[in-house]
Amino acid sequence: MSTERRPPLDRTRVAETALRLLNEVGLDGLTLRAIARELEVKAPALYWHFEDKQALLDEMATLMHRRMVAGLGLDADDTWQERLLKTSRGLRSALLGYRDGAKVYSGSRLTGTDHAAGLEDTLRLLTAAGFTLDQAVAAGRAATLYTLGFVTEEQGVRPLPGERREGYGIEERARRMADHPLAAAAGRLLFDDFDQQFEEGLALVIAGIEARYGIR
Amino acid sequence: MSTERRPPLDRTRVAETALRLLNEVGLDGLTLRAIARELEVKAPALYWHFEDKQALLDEMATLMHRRMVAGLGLDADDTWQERLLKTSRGLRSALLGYRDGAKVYSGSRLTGTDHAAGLEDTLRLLTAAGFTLDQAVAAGRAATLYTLGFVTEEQGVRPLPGERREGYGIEERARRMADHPLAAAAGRLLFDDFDQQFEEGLALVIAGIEARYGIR
DNA sequence: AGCGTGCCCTTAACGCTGTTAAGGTGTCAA
DNA sequence: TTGACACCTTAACAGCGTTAAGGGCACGCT
Repeated sequence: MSTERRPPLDRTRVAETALRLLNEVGLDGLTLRAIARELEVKAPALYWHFEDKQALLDEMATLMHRRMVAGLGLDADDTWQERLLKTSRGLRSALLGYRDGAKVYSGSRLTGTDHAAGLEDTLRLLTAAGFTLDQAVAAGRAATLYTLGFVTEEQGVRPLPGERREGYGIEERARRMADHPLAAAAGRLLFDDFDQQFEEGLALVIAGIEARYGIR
Repeated sequence: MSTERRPPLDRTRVAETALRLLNEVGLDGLTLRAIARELEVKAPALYWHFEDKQALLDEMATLMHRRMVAGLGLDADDTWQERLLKTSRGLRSALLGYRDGAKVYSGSRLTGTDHAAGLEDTLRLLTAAGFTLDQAVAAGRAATLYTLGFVTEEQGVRPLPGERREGYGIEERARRMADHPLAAAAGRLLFDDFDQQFEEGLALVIAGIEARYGIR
């Protein structure tokens, strides 16, 4: 019998542990019992701190967001292009940092309001650069949602950087596509070299903002 | 005791029924038992037709895709802009046609190879318009993934067109954002008028393709 | 010193889930 | 008539999120 006293849990510690566990077991394996075990506690204890499992997932997403913002290296003197590149790349890195990160993130709502500060800052920077508020919102949103969509698909193919999900053998796919030469060739691009493909798409979005709003 | 003979199930009929049920109960409520009940069958019967539940979800996604392609009204004389607009809008409509449509679709892999024909066709059209294959893939991908990201978020706020999820009261959000005037104003754009916001982002992507690849 | 109050957690249990094992029934071919 | 195969049922399992009820400990109040 260990007489060591464990300090009481709190929402942040639970969410941190859950995020660590997420990388080991994936979203399907992330059960309340497993999280509780990791915290040396029984599953119902989590209900003291969270209304339900979704609330815990929300807290995890919020923590992901907070870590992302911290690692962003934002600068008030960023050009608007730099700012959108930083936030988009930062979002992708943050999501890729966790198995099923995009699913967790896009299935949750951020708690609290502290993420609004970052949004405010970027909107201020964009409007100062000459965008109307509507344009700034549309620009940021397009970049963000492209990123979210990209990583969602990326993690469907590649759960964690370096790993690879079965059924995505490029060779075997190419064979099935024998009647569709362009689609077959596209597969090589679609399922490999994600970094470069992401950058290319992001460049398209930013070029579109420049062109459509006429702001360089 | 009804002596009516029910014709045997097949994968397509099961997937059709599951898609219909999806709109009534949502992804969480879409259990194998509920699907089986709808088909006047017991749950384990589904395992004769599908290896597991994911395989059924894959078939549902494939069916969604097939219906989307059918409703697209593609034309071999489309300009590349028209083609990308049609496929993106069509994808959004198809996903919005089902509750949690984006989640189901992006969590699945299409079965078979018949979707490759549509991809082949669009790639052919784009390359004929002057794009390299790499450019065509990047362009189509950016449009598709932006759309997927957009609808994923849209359905988080608005499960089915017309409905609205709780916790997204625009007024209440604006109040919490009192310290962040730009972010507060952005909320009105972010959580309303999805049609117009989608179109604006899509226009950005297409403008980016024109600008970066120099093809009008 | 004793008592109550509120925080934090446990034990036990519920209904439900996806899934498997084993077996039954009907149809069609040999 | 027999055998094989397609298709489905009944029964059961482990595990899930979640709830109800209560136990122990620390604290402030009298």
